[in-house]
Amino acid sequence: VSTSKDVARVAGVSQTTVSYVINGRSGVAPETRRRVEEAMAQLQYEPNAGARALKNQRTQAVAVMMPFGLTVDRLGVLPFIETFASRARPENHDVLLVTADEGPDGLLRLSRQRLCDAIVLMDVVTEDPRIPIAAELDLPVVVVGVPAHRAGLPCVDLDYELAGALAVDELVMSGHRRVRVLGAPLSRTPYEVNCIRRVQRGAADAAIRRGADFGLASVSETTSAAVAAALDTALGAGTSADDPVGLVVPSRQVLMLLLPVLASRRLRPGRDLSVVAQCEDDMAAAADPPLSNASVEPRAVANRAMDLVFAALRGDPRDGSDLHLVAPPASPDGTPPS
Amino acid sequence: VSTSKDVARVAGVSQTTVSYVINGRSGVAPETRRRVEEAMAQLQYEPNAGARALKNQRTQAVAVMMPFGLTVDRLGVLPFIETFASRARPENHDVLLVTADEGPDGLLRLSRQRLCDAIVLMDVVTEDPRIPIAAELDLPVVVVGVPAHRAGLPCVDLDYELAGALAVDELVMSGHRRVRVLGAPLSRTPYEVNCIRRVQRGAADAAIRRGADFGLASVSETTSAAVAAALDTALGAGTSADDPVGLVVPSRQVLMLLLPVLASRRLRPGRDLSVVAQCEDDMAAAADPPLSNASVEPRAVANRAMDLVFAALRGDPRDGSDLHLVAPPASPDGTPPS
DNA sequence: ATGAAAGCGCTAACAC
DNA sequence: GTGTTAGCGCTTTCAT
Repeated sequence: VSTSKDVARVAGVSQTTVSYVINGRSGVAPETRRRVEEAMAQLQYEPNAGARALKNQRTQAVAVMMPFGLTVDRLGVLPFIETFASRARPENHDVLLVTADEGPDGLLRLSRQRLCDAIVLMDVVTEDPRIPIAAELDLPVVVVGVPAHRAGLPCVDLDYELAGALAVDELVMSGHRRVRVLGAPLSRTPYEVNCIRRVQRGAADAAIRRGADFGLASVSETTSAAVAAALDTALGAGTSADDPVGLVVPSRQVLMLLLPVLASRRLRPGRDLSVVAQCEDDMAAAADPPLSNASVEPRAVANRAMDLVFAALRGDPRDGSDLHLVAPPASPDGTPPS
Repeated sequence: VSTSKDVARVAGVSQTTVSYVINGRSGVAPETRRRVEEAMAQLQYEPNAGARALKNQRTQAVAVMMPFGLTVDRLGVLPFIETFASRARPENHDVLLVTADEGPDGLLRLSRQRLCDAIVLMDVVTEDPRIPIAAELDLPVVVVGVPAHRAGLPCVDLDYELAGALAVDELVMSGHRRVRVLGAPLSRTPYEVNCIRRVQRGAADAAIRRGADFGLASVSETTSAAVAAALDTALGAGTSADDPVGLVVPSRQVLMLLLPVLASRRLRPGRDLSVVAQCEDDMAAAADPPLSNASVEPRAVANRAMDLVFAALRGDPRDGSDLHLVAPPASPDGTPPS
């Protein structure tokens, strides 16, 4: 690989001029610029990232700290990563991936070793030990999730309450008098609980507001039997085309188990009862027949997070609130969000 | 943040000595070492990554190039990333994530900007434009997947043929005379096709070897109806506890649709017919009842890939073959692999 | 418009 | 044992 010194030699100029050309500074004679560009192309020159980072105090990297072990939501994580990666490149940044296992120390490492210019903290739980540390760093940190104490950090998350409300709205509008939420097992995932609980609250409020009959059926564990039992509870007096029950299913896991259970009972979603899933659109579309979906679209959240990252890197002043709840898209039939 | 110069000043020594202490070189007086360590702790010093990279010509980063858009297999990717990240840290490396959208140019960028010490190429398709470029880089590259031409690059993948064979073995051993593979729609994912085809070949060979009746039922598209149709083809004369059909389902997508279809037909996997899935163990276990599973465990493959990466970085000589097919674990009932 | 030179933070000969 | 010094590849004053 070649250096800017090589380019300078080949172009018959000094390193300074090469640097000027690279960084697009004005005041380089067109002819000189041409020679330099030619030399760069010929030598396949690209500036050394380490040297640049050293000189500029900018690594051009955004670190993303991901929870791997704990998260229930294995499906939801990928669109995040994808969005981070593809948002970073156009802004001339790369993505450094670290696991949440590194914990608070990992954050300090990122900062002290100057490995990145900013950090995205994924899947923050209600009480998260990383928050206080993150707040002290001299790097911009953006949090995905809603911790109990935000410590002044900008937090982004889906507006789960609104999502729950939208789901209920959709059901009520389409003639359902009874609305049930199928809760997920609380198990050992504080984050998932956090957001499922938020969905439930939003759904419950909306149901009351709309005067619908509301109920919450908890799934005790992630088995078919438990889901079937919860379904029994939810359906209660039964469900039919005349008086269908509307089901809100805010957990992918539960949804995957629910579908076969419904099939074996000859209950067709969309006919005998309605199911509003809460998952990425493409998953809902993949089900057959496609489910109604109160979108939990991670891409929107991830994009918002990256907006904040680059705003911070640009030095934009942060706006007041710092709690960014991304509204889920309107439901397919056009129920407007709120 | 503080520099090694600061540490030197506080400890009353030269930068050299600080460097010696950091890098654990011998020949530092115990008392001096103590003073330096104390100063480092006090200043919360950690060496600047950029400067180190510049000096050492080592970035301590492994780049992973991920396919995001194309891959069908959204679930399978995460365990890979997770494994990469957690394998890298103990060896003092970080993971740089880039998307396959960057293509061959992205590889050149990684190499020329000296952004990483090694590259892992994920989800390589049969004819992959990145391969010839990757082969020319002066960085170790490890390929996950089996391209048509390996160009001398070490390639790692699951031994899908063996996986297919194991699935059939399991079915035959447990008394199935008829074995069917439910193929996935070929659609627009060359990689997925590549590996599903390999499963089919392995399964077919094994069936012939074992004298079982073998058939392949292709699913034309990812809909319930198409899966149901394929199931009809597969079952043919029907299936029963006396003469059950054994189904091999090498695609997660198809599996997800198949389960509700079976349920609506009152066909219980494990009773009326057997289903051997081909997916991660945890997904098979999540189904109810748990499916037999000819494991497609990405973690093993990812680990092998990282073994190769670090072997290369250590300068270990590569062993001959360079095609590393990871044997799937023996099936639950203990059928030995091969 | 271009070049000479210093320095970002670290390491490694080479002196002593 | 420890310090002096040069240099990794880049940017950027400051001269010219």
